[in-house]
Amino acid sequence: MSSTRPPAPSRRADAKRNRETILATARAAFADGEGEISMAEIARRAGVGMATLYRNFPGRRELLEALYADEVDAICDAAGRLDGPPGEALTTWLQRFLAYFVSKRPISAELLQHADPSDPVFDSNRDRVLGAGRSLLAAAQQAHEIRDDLTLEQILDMVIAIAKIPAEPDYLDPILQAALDGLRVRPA
Amino acid sequence: MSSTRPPAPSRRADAKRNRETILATARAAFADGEGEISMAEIARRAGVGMATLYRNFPGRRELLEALYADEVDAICDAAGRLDGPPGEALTTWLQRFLAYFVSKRPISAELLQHADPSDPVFDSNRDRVLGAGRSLLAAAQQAHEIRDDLTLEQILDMVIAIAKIPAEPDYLDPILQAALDGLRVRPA
DNA sequence: CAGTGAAGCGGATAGCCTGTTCGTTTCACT
DNA sequence: AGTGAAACGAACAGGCTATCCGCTTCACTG
Repeated sequence: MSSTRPPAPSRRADAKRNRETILATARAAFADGEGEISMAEIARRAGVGMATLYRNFPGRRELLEALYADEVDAICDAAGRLDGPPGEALTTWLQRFLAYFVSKRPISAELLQHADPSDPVFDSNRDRVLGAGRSLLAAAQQAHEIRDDLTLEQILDMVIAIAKIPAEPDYLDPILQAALDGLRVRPA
Repeated sequence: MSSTRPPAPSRRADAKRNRETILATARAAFADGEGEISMAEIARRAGVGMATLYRNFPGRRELLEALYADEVDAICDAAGRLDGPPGEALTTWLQRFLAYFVSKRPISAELLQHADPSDPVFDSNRDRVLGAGRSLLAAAQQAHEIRDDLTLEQILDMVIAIAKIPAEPDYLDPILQAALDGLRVRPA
């Protein structure tokens, strides 16, 4: 159903171990750190050389994508497990999306910093999320609960934009609430 | 009325000339360039040394703020020249704000990238815009046209967040429209 | 179980960047 | 003209991303 990630290609055992070490180290570094983590710093903390780091992840972006992939799985899964009126299903999903996003902001914000939609950049995570939300929006629009002058891309970009605001959830929640209210069809 | 910028301190004539050259060069570089302009590059193009650049602007942020100051003036002025129902005055102002912002996005986006409200960072431009919008929001809320569970800071952060989405105005406008609709009081 | 080729490794390195230091030049004023 | 301070540019320190290259280690084969 949801676009699944490709299985890991077979590698030598030590290479696989190194990859895991790097991922674990990076996750820890981003989690408790300031978010000012450089590639060199990750290699240093993981006890591997720069080459090993860059062989596993061609660039910083790819590493961040890999770190975020689990959360994306969770978001995609959540899209299928929502019931109630289609309009509320959508807004609930978007609220959950924001919560996931904010909980990993050091990674996710940087990851989507330069996600220019016009670029043919291969951002698999974005595609997966879009695929998961597509039917939710379609249902809500067909039920005339959500305005139909916005695409899913636009709605998601709006929520992402709000999620990137560097503030506490208490500050963000009213903003999201207002924005989501704006998605509903205007009562004539 | 609006918080005015402090007058330029008196300097030697050559220093003043250099400052203007730097500002003009930077403005041109950001305008036609990719937005990937480094401090060193600006110094190179302006034909001045690094020290001169950094003596005039202690850091990259300060240079960007100076570049943006004129637009901020225009936005603040616009806030005083709006009539009509207070709710519409506010939304019109916010729309204009987004337009200004987008027209200078390479500068403005980076400028507000790390504008963490919790930081006691001296961001004079932000303060000036907040000052200009304050009465607009107060009037709209007192007229019960705009919901009162959001502060001006939150509303502006929302609009700024939308403005930072790297897309054409045609893509952004419906998003802003929805978000602004969400600011109105919900008809019971 | 020893031999071997390739996959994988880490450190050194190139080329950016921001921001600072320092010896020299140039202005403004007497 | 003379002089002191303000302003100058170039060189430098330290950090970053990403690549290169000679050495090591794994996994497979006879």
